[in-house]
Amino acid sequence: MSPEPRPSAPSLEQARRQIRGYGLDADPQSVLVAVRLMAVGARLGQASEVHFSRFGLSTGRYRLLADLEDHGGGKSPSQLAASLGVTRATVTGLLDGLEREGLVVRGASAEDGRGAVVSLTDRGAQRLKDMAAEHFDRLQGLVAGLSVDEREQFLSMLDRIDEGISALTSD
Amino acid sequence: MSPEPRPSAPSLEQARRQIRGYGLDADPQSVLVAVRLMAVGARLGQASEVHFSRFGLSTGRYRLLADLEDHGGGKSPSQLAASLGVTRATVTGLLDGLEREGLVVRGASAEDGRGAVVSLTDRGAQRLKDMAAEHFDRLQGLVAGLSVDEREQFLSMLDRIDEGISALTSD
DNA sequence: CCCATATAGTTAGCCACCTAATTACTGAGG
DNA sequence: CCTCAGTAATTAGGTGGCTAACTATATGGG
Repeated sequence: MSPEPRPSAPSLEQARRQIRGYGLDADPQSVLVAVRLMAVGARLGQASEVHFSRFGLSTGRYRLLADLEDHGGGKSPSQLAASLGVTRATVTGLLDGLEREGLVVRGASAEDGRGAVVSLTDRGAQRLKDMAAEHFDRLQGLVAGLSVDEREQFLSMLDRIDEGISALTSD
Repeated sequence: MSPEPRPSAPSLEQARRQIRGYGLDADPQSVLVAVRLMAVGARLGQASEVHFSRFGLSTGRYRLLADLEDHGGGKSPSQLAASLGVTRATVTGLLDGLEREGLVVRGASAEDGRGAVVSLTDRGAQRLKDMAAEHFDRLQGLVAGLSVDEREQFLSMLDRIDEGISALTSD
């Protein structure tokens, strides 16, 4: 069963009501933007899983494969964790799945007895190639509602919001 | 162990290289916007979990509590699933946790022998009240890098991207 | 040379999301 | 009536995140 269609977007009125209800003086517009962003982000994440599942992948597995290909050679699980922004434990899990599917191989490191080297298999490279056209096409569709200028602005705002994320996690 | 600091943001150059590598003619800027949005969305989701965990909640559990309070009375799990945009199975899991913590109670429905009615307990309402000031403050911090006008624009663009999400899931 | 500490990778266990299957009840047609 | 399709909620099992703890190897100081 799929998630229910689309939850009605939160309104400015709702935000105002909540803030007033607690006797606070927060800016309803700011709160609304934050809440909508989180909602859209969550929906996008789920849509992304649907998208990648067409190719027998998940978002995490795709990102790992793409990172490997972009890097152009073998990479250690630690390096992968760093460039994907996830923990090493998560990389272990992703690799387990990818190796089971034969998209990736784990080898021992030559220099470090503790280390491993992960490489794309031919099958893995082929998989990326097979999905490329449709993948990029759909990505373009995602932002097709924005003009070229708007996309430029959007990128800039996104960067500033990225910095603002620390407001949620600081202390 | 935390996820590694911050993966370097994908660049326009990277997008161009990938597209060229597959011999496609996609617009690198569009692809970049889509990829960055997904990356920021994912980071925001993780930050949100950190934020809510301060109050002994998760994003999902908070949204459920807030929805109940906003609704002003009891609500069935099905209604909750619809307004949160998740499956009923997910609601069952969230309720299990919330009920264990005493923030919510499940009662039998008067009209429908199959149905349940979920209500906020005093403890649940108090929890929301306790966290309100800090919560809204941090939400404001998230979008503090944007001017009032930019926030207005951002909301509009976000809506259009929300519509574009179907490009990922259609068919 | 050896031990202490640090690092690489994995494992185990938690949470939220999903799908699919199960159980219990409703309500409409024969 | 009574059966049978539909709906409410839960359960079971999978995945990807996380943290914490464990194993194995590296490395630097006495």
